[in-house]
Amino acid sequence: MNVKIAIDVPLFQLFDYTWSLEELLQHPKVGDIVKVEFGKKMTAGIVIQIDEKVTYANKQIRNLKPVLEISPELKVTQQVINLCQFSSKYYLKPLGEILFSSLPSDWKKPNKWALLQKQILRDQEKKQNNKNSDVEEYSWNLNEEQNKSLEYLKTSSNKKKFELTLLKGITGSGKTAVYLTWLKDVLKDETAQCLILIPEINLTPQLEKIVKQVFINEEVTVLHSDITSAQRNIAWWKIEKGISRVILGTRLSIFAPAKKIKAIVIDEEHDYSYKQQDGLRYNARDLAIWRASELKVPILLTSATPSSETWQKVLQNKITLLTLNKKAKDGASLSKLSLINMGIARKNKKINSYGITEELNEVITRTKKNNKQTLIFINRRGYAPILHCKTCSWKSNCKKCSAWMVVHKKIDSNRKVLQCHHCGSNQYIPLNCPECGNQDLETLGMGTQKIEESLKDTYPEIDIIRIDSDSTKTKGSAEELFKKIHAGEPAIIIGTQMIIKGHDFQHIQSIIVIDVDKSLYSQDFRAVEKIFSQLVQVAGRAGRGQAADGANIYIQTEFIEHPMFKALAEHHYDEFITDIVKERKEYQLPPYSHQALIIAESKSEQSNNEVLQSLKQYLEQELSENIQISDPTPRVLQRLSGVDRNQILIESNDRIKLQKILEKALDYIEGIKKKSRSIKLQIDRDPLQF
DNA sequence: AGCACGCCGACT
DNA sequence: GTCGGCGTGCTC
Repeated sequence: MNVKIAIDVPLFQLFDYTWSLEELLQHPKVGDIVKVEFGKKMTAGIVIQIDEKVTYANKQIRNLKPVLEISPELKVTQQVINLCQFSSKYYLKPLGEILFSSLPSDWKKPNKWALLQKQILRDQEKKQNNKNSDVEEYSWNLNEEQNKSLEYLKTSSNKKKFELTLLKGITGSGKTAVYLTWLKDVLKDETAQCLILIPEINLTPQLEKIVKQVFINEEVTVLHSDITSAQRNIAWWKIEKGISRVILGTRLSIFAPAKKIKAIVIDEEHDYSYKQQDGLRYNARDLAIWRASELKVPILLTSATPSSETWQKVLQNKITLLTLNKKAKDGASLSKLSLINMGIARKNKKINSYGITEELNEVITRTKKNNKQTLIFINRRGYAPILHCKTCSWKSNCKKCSAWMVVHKKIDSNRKVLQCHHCGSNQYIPLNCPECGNQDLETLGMGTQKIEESLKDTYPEIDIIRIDSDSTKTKGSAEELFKKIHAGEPAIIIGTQMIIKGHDFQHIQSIIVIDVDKSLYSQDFRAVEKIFSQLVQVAGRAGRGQAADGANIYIQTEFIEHPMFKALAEHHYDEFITDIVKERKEYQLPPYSHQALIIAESKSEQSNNEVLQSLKQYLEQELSENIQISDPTPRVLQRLSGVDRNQILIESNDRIKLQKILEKALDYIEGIKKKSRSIKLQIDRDPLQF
């Protein structure tokens, strides 16, 4: 008998093997994980087809001998194979690569299979030993609004068919309570499983805690990049066997081998971390929608600020919209926005050398007098974005990347270093200008560390807590800092976007935002949508607890007339995102056009452009009306770690036409790959980063 | 991708 | 003489 096997290689083909019944003692099944001799090495393969016919017409037919052995416990489920097959076609990546990236890495190594069995056995023993749990079951008293949404969702899941629903509600409106209560209802069916996708779980340990409390009698599986390989192995096994019925995880969980999924939730659906930015560049939200429609089960998206993609579907009535308008807790109210006009402040010389206006200082002082906390949101870590020579205007550029090296203050000393945020290279700050030798080097702009320094000078008596990826690098340090904030002593908290996910702060009265302006008029057409969502989330971080008044939010800007501020101030999120969607239609941008990038990477910008230009010409031979192909352009970050990156953008308002032209492009790319290995070409479908 | 083969340059 | 650099070809 012959079988076709998928193997983890970047080749768009399956491999023929013969299946010897005498040696393997069982019939092949699609999804079997088998040990194969491939080239000179032993590796794992997955049975995809069971055929009589062999398509491999090479002279070395003698290689088609049985070298198979079935893996102990696991199979890849048909559902996952279907999902990977779809992904393979849509994202134009080999099936084998996708299948294996969906599996825990140990399944790729046949010599680890014995270990897997041991891990599973050990875990089962452990379970029997500690059944005691002093955790209490958690449930909510839902308000009227929440109950209405819940009732809708229940009827949706009872219909047992695909339905796309958006639960829209501001932070604190109790979206989590609604969907977890719903899933609890779904799991009344004793074989049912459910899948909850979240952006980044390591930042939201409290969600994990709540989910475990809500599903107190269930084995909740938590999947994210920080679990050990043993945990991952066991998790996969438990999901496949149906032992675990609740799966909470990051984007990779969309490939979980659950066979009985009856509902899917995508929490914070607008979050960009659902899109993988390298390798297999899939979007877990989009794949989740596909999987739900295949399975004919309901899928719920949640967000306070839905993405334009999702909102377009709402406007087209493809999504049922459920809205939570009230804050779930009594007394909690919405935040109030004040804009600080930087133009006027500058004219009146009311800005200090750190770029902080007098008005903001008054806010901080006032908040402190009220015994409350101030949060300063600035999306820039380090001390200052650039070092600059006043004499010759030299700037601290990275030698390997087309980016500035960022000034950082070292933790222990006050010595400053230059650091590239893209390639990680590091050096001590030069004492003299490397170009002209003068000593008048200055830092330009603001980072979290510089603000921290400035505020320490101005407010020596207040605690200043800085939260960015530098201050939270060591294990447990983030918890430590968050604990300090929750203790509620008056303090100033400085944070990057790290702080906007997950945590609720009860004692924050004032929120200050610096540095929004670069997002308002950015090259990136999604920048406004993104900053809007961040600002709404930042505002939602506070005023969520018992505080009678919502927090006040103060934004420093040169552009007080920008419509985004009006939408924020009046809490007209729907209108704002509707306007964005309209604008996208007018300019034929996503979601009205479908995009794909073809990215070329090599040591030479020129050869990148030559290859891309020839690809473009090749594709233009049969160009139909609705397709646009751009000329080669540099990527936004053109050089990264010494590699030049250029791209062409292919766009169409017709998905099918785009698919066809991408398949043509792929043929051409495969041809180039055979000829030259010095240029790496890849396709990024539905790109979020340019 | 990952591995082997193979052809050139700079070392004990 | 040989160790090792990476260009090229192949994987059922």
